[in-house]
Amino acid sequence: MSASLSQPCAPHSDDTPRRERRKEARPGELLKAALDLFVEKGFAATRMDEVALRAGVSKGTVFLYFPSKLELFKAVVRENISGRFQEWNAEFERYDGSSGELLRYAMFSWWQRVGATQASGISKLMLSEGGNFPEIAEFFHQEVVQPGHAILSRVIARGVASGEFRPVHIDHAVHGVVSTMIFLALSKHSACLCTKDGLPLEPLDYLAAQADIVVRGLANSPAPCPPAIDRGTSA
Amino acid sequence: MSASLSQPCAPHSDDTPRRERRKEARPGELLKAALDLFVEKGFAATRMDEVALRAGVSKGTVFLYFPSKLELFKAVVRENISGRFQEWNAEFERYDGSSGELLRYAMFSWWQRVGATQASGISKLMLSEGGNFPEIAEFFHQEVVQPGHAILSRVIARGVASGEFRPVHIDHAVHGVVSTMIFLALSKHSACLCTKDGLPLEPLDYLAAQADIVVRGLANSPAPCPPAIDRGTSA
DNA sequence: TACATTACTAACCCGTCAGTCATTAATATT
DNA sequence: AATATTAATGACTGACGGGTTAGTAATGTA
Repeated sequence: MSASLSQPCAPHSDDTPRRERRKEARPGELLKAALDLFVEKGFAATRMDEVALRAGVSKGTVFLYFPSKLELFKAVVRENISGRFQEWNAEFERYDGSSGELLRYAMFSWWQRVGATQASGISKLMLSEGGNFPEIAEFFHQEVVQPGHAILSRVIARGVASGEFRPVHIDHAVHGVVSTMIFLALSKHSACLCTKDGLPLEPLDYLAAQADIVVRGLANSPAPCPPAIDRGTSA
Repeated sequence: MSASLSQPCAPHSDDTPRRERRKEARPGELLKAALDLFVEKGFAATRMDEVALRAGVSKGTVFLYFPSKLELFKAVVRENISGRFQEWNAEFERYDGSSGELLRYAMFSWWQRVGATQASGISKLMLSEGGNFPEIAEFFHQEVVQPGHAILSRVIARGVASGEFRPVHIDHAVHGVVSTMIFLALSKHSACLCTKDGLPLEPLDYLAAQADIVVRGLANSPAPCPPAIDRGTSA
């Protein structure tokens, strides 16, 4: 309280103002910073301090625009994933090639619009941390997983209906496709899944190889070898 | 120091002793407790306090047997995964059926020995948290990922060599198989990957469907539809 | 029974981090 | 210019959790 402490620390010697009022720009900048950090470090390991720093703002300001870390995360998901599902779905609906082609196209277009972007990091984050944050998991399942599954189900069902695909269990086939996507998304964001040389696998090559396998595997043609194997617990 | 404080807190009114000396049993009990918790909550979210509690011991005791949380984790991995690779590999080496059958068998036996056990939880943990703990990631890659990849590579290469499989890119094919395993492991341990009904998918059914798709997809038979698709960025 | 050893405990230290709030400064209004 | 409004700040709090350690009790050994 004494006068000798009246000058705390170099009050404003810089040329850039330390305090800008930009109510409109803040949310977007905060969401971008948060997306980067969530993808980079995960939910739990991302500190609000750092989000603020990267957005060029103090921590208090983050809480001015988003009431909690959890709500910030939800906003990031809405901004980057949920909001972009509709156009994707509509596009598939009016596709008129074979279902095999459509499935390939779906996989590659998923890569373009989701896999190759930071959105894939969000998916990885949910897989890994969903268990520790039930509220987020629930949110993500409703907002992302269910709609995504529905879109792919329609693609597979289309092929089965036309006789181009075997009458497989739709959900299993969807999961087969999804597993490739998940794997690719994970390989982008985790060091454990690179090739044995230590390099990340080449996404488009990998995707092409998998699409090939899946489309051939679903095709309505005679099986090359019977699926007879003892699946019991006797072994 | 006064005599009135000489009785700290109900010294020993219980019938079970609060202090047991069981030097031999502790490590195993601690490893079991740690495995459970790491699988359940991940590495970062698992508290040493809780590991101790679940092993019926105080926190200090954990640090008596394992110098740090990280070393505790490594011990868990060695106990549950690394140590069991050899016999698995040897078994595949002396398999003498077709490569398609061998691949099916490999997938199911992976499920029996790894996927269905808690070891799958460790894999999930590594995928999710490896990025935040580089030392663990490095360890896991050397101890688990590389040996596992090597084993599957041999299976695929066997099929290609015999002409039973197409001359596919070995690593890609291996990753195709691995993606199914990863997906199954993840679906067991994360709420995000269940079927649209909210139930976890039936592992053996799913595995059978995927093995079917992969073996058919790798088979050396004419392609049902040409893999011609524009993979460029023109769209 | 006396003494030495050591497995084990409980309280503690210290750094971290989500969330709060009194204060401050950039605008808007008069 | 004086005043009111509010965007922005950053020091603060309380809870949490990894790791430490002084001390305690169980087990020898004489």
